[in-house]
This record gives sequence, C-alpha cells and structure tokens, in this order.
Amino acid sequence: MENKHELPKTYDPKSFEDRIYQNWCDKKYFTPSVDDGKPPFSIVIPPPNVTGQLHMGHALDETLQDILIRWKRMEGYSALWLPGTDHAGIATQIKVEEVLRKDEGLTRYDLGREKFLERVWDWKNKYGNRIINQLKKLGSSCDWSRERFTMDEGLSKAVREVFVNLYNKGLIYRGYRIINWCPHCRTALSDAEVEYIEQQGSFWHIRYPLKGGSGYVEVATTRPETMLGDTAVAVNPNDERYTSLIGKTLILPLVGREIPVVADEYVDIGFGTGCVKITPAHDPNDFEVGKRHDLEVIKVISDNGSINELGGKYAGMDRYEARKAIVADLEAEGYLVRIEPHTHNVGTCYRCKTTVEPLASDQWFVKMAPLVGPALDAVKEGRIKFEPERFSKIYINWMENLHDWCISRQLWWGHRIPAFYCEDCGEMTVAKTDVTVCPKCGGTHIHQDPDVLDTWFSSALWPFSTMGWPEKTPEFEKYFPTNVLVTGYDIISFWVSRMIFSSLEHTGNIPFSTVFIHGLVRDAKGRKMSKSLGNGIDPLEIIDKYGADALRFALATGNSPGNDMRFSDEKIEAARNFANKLWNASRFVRMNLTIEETGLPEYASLANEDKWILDRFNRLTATVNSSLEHFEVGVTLSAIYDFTWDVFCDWYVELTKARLNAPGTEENLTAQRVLLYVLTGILKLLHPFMPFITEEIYLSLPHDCESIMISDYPKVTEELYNTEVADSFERVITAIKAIRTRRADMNIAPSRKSKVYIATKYADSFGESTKPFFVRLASASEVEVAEAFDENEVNADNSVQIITDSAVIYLPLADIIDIDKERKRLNTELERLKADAERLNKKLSNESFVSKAPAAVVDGERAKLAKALESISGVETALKKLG
RNA sequence: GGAGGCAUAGCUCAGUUGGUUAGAGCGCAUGCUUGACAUGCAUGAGGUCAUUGGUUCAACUCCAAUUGUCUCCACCA
Repeated sequence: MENKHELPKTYDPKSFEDRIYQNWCDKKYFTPSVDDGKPPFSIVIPPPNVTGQLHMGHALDETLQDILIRWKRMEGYSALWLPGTDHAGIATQIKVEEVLRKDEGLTRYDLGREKFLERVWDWKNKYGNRIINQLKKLGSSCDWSRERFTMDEGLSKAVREVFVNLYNKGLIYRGYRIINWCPHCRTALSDAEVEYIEQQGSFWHIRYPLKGGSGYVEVATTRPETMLGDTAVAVNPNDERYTSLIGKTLILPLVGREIPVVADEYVDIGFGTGCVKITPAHDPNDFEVGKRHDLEVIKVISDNGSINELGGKYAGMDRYEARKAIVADLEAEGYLVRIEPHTHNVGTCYRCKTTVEPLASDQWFVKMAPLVGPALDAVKEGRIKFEPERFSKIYINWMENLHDWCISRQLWWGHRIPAFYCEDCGEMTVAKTDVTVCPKCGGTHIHQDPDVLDTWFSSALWPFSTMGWPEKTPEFEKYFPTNVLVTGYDIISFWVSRMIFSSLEHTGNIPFSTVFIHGLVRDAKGRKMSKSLGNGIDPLEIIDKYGADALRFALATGNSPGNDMRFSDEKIEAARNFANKLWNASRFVRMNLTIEETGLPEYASLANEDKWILDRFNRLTATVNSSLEHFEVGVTLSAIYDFTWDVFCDWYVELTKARLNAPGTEENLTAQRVLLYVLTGILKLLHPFMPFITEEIYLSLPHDCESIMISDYPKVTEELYNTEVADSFERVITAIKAIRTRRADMNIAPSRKSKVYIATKYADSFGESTKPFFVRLASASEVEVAEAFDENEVNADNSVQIITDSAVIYLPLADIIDIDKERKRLNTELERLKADAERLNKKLSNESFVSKAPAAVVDGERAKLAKALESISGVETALKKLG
C-alpha cells in the first residue's frame, strides 16, 4: 500500500490536476500495447488545426471521447485514443502570410515557394503544439507516443498512394470546368467549402438590341459585370413569346460583340423576363448551356477578382467597381430598363467570407459516382451507425446529391499533387515517387504540378493513414477499423462522408462502426460562439477558475446526443459545487477511517441500511453500464450525480454517523468498510467523467490499485441485490421524511424535540437499530414502536398524527396541536387517498387492461392499490382516535 | 425549392424501447452555525408536457396535420 496523502480542507483543483496528469504520462497509462492480449477499442481524434486554439467545441468533443476511452480502458480493453493535428492548408497559409506581412512587410511571392514553406514549417514547429498542450489540460488520455500530423512522412506517403491509385483507376481526372474561386485566398474551393449567405442585392434589367436595329430582348441579371463575357442569350424553345427570335443575332451593349439567341430547356419561362444572358466562363449552368450550343468561353474576371484584359475599358477594375461603371454606362446609353431589389444567397469562402467567383478553370477532380454506392450501403446496411440515428438521413441525403470533388488548391502549403509534366514532349506522369526522367521521351526537363491537394483529401484518410497504412503495421492490424468517431454534426459532409468512401475504397473496410454526433456549444443566450461576436468562452480560463473536472462535468451533463447546448455560469458553478460536495464527503469518510482493507465484510453482518445502499449502488452500476453502452453520457452522469448527492451524501453518510461515533465496535468497522466500498465505487463510476478529482481522492483512501484509471470499472454484483431489505429500509426513510414535512408545515423549531410513536404492522422494519436515525434526522427525543396503537401510551387528542403507507406516527405535542385543523387535514388526506384508490380500482376492474397490459404493470397497480388501502385505514384509525 | 431538429416549471434543460402522482440545476419562499461541505442542510410553491385529431387497455412518449422557432442542403440567371 502506498502512502495515503491528506485531503486539504478546500477543493482546489489547481493543486493537483497537473501533477496527476504528469504522473499518468510518466506511467505510460495512455499507451496501449498491441500485444497486450486485450480486445481492442480505438478512437482517432478529429485532428484540430495546427493554427487552432482550444475552444468549447473542442472541449466538448475531447471530453466525450475521453469519457468513452477511459470507460473502455477500465473495462479491460486495449484502449487506443490516437491524437494528432491537421495542417489546415488555407488557414495556416493565411496565418503565416499575415505574420510575414506584419513583421517583415513581405508577401509569399517575395520569398518564393521554398523559402515560404520553410517559414510555415518553422511556424508549425513553434506553435503547432499549442493546441496539443491545451488538450492535455483537459485530461485527455490520448496516446501521445502515437501522435500524428497530416503532413508527416507516413501520412504523406498514404496521400500519394491514394492519389495514384485513384488516378490509375480513372477516378481522378483533370478538367476544365466551372469551379468556386476565392479571389482573396486565390484558390479553387470545393462545393462543401462554399457557404451561402443571404444578401440584399439588385436585379438589373438590361436591353440587348437585335442586330439591324429592329427591337431588343430584355435580360435580367444579378451580376451585370459578367456581361463582358456573354456569348449568347438563351430562351426556352417552348416560350411562344420568343420563338421568332431563336437564331437571330444580338449586339452586346458596351462591348459590341455579336451574340446569338439560342433555345435551351434550362431557361425557366416563368422566371424573370424569360431571356437569360449566357456567360459560360462565369456560371456553372451557363457553362453547360455553352457546351450544348458550342459557345465560346470568354473569361473576363481574373484570379484576384478584377476584370482582365478582355474587359475593354473596364480592364483592371475590381469586379464591384466594374459593376458600378457598367451599370452607369448602360444607363447613360439607354440600355438599362430598371433595377429591382432582390434578395439572394451569395456563395462565400468558408475561411475568409469573401464572395466566391465562379469561373472556368483547369483543376483536378475526384469522380464521385463510383465511390458513392458502397459508402451509402455501409450506412444503409447498418455496418456504420450514426448516433443519434437521424444523422444518417443527413448523410444519405448529402451523398446522394454529390458532384465531383474539386481537390486541387492553388496554395503552397499542403500535399503537392504528384503529377509531373515533361517540358520536352508535354507528357504528364502521375507517380508515387518523384519523376525526373520522362518515361515517354526520356527528357529531363520535368516540372511538378504547382497545386496542392484540398486539406480534406488527407483528412479523409485519417483513420487508416494514422495507423501506418498502406503498411500492414501491428497498429493497423489491431486497431483498425476504429470503434467510434466522435464529432459535431457540422462536419459530416466535409469529413465523415469522405472518410467513409475513402476507407471503403482503399482498405476495403469501414473506418469506424459508430459515428457519435454531438451538437454545438452555444453561449448563455443561445448564440453561436464566434470571434466576431466576441462571445466565445475560453475553456482554459474556465479550467483555471473551476478546474478541468468541473468543465468536463458541465459539458457532459444535461447534454443529449446531437443537440446543441448552452454554456453558462450557472452550469459551471453547479459542476464545481458537485466536485466540492464529493470532495467534502470524501474528506468526512477519510477522517473516520481506521481500516486498511478495501473489501466488504460478511454480507450477513451488515446492517439493513448497508444492504440498502449496496442494493442501490448495484442498481446504479447497472444503469451506468447500460446507458454508456448507448452513448447516453448525460443520462449516465446525472444518475451518478443523483446517487452521490441524494442517496450517498444526504442519506447514507448521515445514517452511518451514529456508528462512526462509536469507535472500537464491530458496527463501527462495518460502517467504515461499507462507506469505503461505496465511495470507491462512486469514484470509479465517475472517473471517466471527472478523472482528476476521482484519482486524487482514490489515492488518499485505502485503495486496491496504483491508479484509479487502470482499476476495474464497477460491474453488477448479483449477490448485492436485495429488494426485500431495501424496501423494508425505505419505510424508515419514508417515515423520517414524513415527520420532517409535518414539522416544517407546523413550523416546529428543530430545537423542539418530540417523542415519536410508530404504530405499524412492519415492526421489523423499525428495529432498535433504526431509532437513532429518528433522533438524529427527525428531531425525536425517543422512539417507540408498536405492532398496534397503544391507547395508554398516547393521548391522541394531544398528538400530531402522520400517516404513511406503512405506518401511523404520533408526535405528542399537546401545546401546538389544533384539533380542528388536524381533523380537517386528515379528512382532506382521506379524500385524496380514496380518490386514488377509486381510480386504481377502476383501472384494475377494466377487463382489457388486466388482460392486455403486461403482468408486471398490472401487479404494480395492484401494489399501489394495496398501499393506498393501508394508508386509508391508517387515516381512519387516526381520525377515530381523534374522536 | 428539398431535408431535418426543437416546442416540458420563472430561466436552462433531462426524460433510455408507450405503463406510478412528469424530473434536475439555477432562481424563488420558509426554517436551520445538525463538529465533511453556506460551493451546505431541511421543507415547500411552481407544469393542461405548443394546438388539433388519430392509434392503443394505456400517449409527454408513436402517427398525421397546424402554429412558432432553429439548422442543413440546393440555388432561377
């Protein structure tokens, strides 16, 4: 047995959390061994961005994962929680560019690609561990020895392997298509990276005159500047208003270009004017129309969002500046018909919120159609389960409506696309290793594609790339597929779905069997926490003030899967108060301990209240284990909370005080052992949720293991169930509560003690050993129990009468009692009970209820009726005695 | 336009396959220095479980519609 330390008088989490975490690390408890012979349980962390700072969303995510992993570890699994970080292409590149501009007044182009990347790596090495250290403050039991980074050597190898395989299968291709372009980040974006924000805009109606001066057509647009790239106007072939115009030629205003009127089903007859200007280079639908009619693609907006050299007099203007100028010119020349206000959704970059510009560009794409089927089947067939289940619908809906995935980014920070071009013969080679000699012409003037891959391309491989894939490492063999993925619903489309189809395609296996989805953490007013609102709550400040355990408790409690939650001062204070309560109860138990052993004494030697608490604890254990199995973290925690506070502290600890005050007796030792057993059990059940305080207390008590985190999680012990004794003891509790209630009703000061006479047919329940409980907890001066009421002992006229379903209790308090009031009260009570009994009678005489309801339910109702009848007879007796 | 969530006490929220008198925290009221804890103890007030219908012996729970509210996806120029 190690030395047991003292527990200081005040609960001060700062005094032990870091020390305990360091000890766990030193002992390597977080690092499971592949050959430990235990069944595997694994989770990979959703890798936070290296640029990131811990926020409440992370705190919730990590807390839930840690709860699961600690629970499974204590249950005897080889529990691996694999941590790491994501290189976060756009975010990190922007971050370092900012620093560069601020500190040195330079742009990345000033440095050049290689030098710039050196700076990014410097930055990563310097600040990339910040978020990892923050995770440690939370108590996360990640296996830091297996920490990975999306751009480390192994993962980069996996990325290349996947790219080349997909390319060779024809699932990756290069194409000239309309993509979403962010003029600020100067890169292409995937559909998922575009956020639509509703904006107040205008609808400009413009006349396009017919060649030859005989009339015009009227088109409407929200982006007038794109007219510089118009190469046709389209009408619906079934639109009778315009059939005569099809095939005619128009003169594009301001530009003077001749463009045709084409017929295309894409045009909605009922919307706008029914005539649509077609700009194939800057609109995805127009691009398709253009392909069908063989129209020229004229790109007029450049990478930085300005009008390019094809824009005539508008060349060089920013797109919004050009819009103003064009509208003004149209008006001056009489082409502008009118301007309508118009609300529409504008696509913006999810990183910088700049309005994206759709433009035609050469990019790399993943062909989605062949990957979707298996990824849908895995969920539909239940091999991958979403928890809560409803999120599988969101997943399915998204997967069924996928376009090809644009994976190339015009950035420098990321995995460079492994495509090599021969400058001599133009051959392109895609290969796992760098190409230096052209396989076609033998030329050596080779350059690699300058683009990098979408960050999510490497994230999609995370569950297996982190395990060493494509090598068959021992980790991969043992821990893949992983068991649970814990993440927020906001990331299902970005990440979860891509992991699923990638894993199925490349490993032939699912990446995880359960996706445990949680909601967002909002502020006390229900608003999303954001930098711009400045309403974010810093988890590290909370930890500093209240402790990591309190933060974890606040995040885990009252939170149901998939739902958003609010974080408030009240919540964190309630959590801290609970920790304080546990701390003090433990201190009380500890100061009364003289024993060293940890087990229970002979069951037969236990008092009824001991058997009662053990029965209740056993039930708690059953609840906890089954609800954790269903990811009901919040329900589990509140069950432990209620038991700890209401059952253990408020009742059982109080009930043991009489025995604790009698040192040296056998009863005293028994009480100590049961107290220690139940308290230790609570600590173990609670440990996954509140790892620090439970460890600190556990080690201060006689303990059976060198750390609570590697001890065994409590399991149900069949022998500890004892409904009969537990029910019998509940009668005592019921009686004490009833006495307290009556005394409070009558405003009897606690200092005013009273004799307590208990008339009951359950005299066994109210044995000699229960009398001190009435003295201590119900202000009794002395207690007398009788099988039946003894008229000689009690003058009912002078007694307060209390009726429970198992006893009639008399408090002789002659000077306080008001006979009329008593009679009235008893009559009201009698009426209520009779109404109850009648209702139950009616229910039980209902033939279909008795025959169709389960026997247990019917029996339950019968028991209720029996209790009601007993109470009725108790009240009637009392009334009779009252005269 | 498509899909989904939510609606329970003054506030914030639980309520695990339908089965007592619907719960918690905070707040409120009353009384307590009960030698672990005032970050506490005891007691209490407070709810037609959004509305209407349906299924069932039985509905806060399942189904449909309605109202309010939030979110995601698509995007008609």
